[in-house]
Amino acid sequence: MGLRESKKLAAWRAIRTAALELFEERGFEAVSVEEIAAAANVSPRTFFNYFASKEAVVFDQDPEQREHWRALMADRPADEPLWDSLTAILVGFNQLLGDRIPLQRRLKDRSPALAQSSWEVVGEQFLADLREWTTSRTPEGDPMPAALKLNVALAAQNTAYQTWGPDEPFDGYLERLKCCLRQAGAGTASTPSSASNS
Amino acid sequence: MGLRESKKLAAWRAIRTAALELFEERGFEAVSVEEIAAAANVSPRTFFNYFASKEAVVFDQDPEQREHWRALMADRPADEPLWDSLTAILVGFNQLLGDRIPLQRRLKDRSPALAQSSWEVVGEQFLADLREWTTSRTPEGDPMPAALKLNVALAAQNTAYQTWGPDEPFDGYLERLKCCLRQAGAGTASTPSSASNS
DNA sequence: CAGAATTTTGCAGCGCCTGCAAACATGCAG
DNA sequence: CTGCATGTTTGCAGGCGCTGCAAAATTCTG
Repeated sequence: MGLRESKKLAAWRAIRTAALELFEERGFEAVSVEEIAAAANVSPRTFFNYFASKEAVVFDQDPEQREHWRALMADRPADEPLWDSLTAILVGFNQLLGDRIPLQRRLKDRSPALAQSSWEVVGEQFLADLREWTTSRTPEGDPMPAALKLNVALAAQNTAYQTWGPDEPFDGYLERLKCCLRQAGAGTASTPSSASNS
Repeated sequence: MGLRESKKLAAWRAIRTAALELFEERGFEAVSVEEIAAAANVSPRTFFNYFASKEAVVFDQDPEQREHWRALMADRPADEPLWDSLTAILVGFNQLLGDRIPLQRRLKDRSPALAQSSWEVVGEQFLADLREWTTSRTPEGDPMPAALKLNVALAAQNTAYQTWGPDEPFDGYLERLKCCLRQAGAGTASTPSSASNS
């Protein structure tokens, strides 16, 4: 792998774990980038070589995880209905994140700044990849139906996330997610939708 | 109305129109709060008495408009299916905003900072009111189905917004919005959903 | 081990945003 | 009109997020 790359990954993780510990301890707003950098033994300037913003350190995913969710996407059979694929990918992704979701939720609940902070639920890179994957599945015609399904699936995820009490176990969230996806997908059924073809 | 209130509204509007003109002319990032304040004949400090952030000046709605969309909500008959109500409210709201949506879109397209900036499509106050209205329509049991419908409706709106080319006329956006709402609502039908109980 | 490529760091600085207290404007009662 | 209470604007001082830049330190290549 090379010393350079491994050091880089190590630094990334050092910064993130340091930051998350501090955030959990004192809240997002009460911790400055300077402190995070100090706790991770890097210069404040270096923090921004790794994360585009203070928020990003909460939402960005470990670079190694990217391979995992790309596999999730790649593994969907080409003839599977789009909605089923999206469901499988989202559930898989949320399982992949696991205990990071509750942590993130705890931080969000305590920090107005974080709560308002775009990032639908988790991951900016994941979302970009998912959008790309989705459009790659829409060979011809207007992309609206596919984009709609994607956004509806994300809406289901949001709903699960929002209605999930912070006390409930993580499994409860996953259950809820599946439930929301099922309900939201009722009409978006696998059929090409008799009225949608050009 | 009182001198005080009218002056306040006037200041609000002066700031906003000054800001939007400058933004449109030179882009969101290239205009500082200081300049906006100067153009509106207020002190920079006063800007923040009216808007919580530089972004807010793009997304906040005129206080008077609030009455209008509250009327939209109040006007929905109590026995109307939730989805139909949501559709009517969202379409009405988007009509209400009218040409402000294209403007906002233009700014977003030019400014990465704005694009990332949470605010699903438009309005923070509107979203809060709509959420409240929606939960007020969910008397008993878990609020998940209602919340889901709301989020799905917003997803439809997002889709219309995203897939709407900036060149297309505004009416094209409205058409698209209705179309997305119809498609997304296919399964969310008015029935209480036979499979929803635990 | 020398030189190329890359990463870290310090520095200087802009701009957003906030709390605070003094000036200022408005509404109201006498 | 006058004086007081209430609400609004302003200046000041300052923290903090974030950026560009160029020097120092580190890793890679031959």
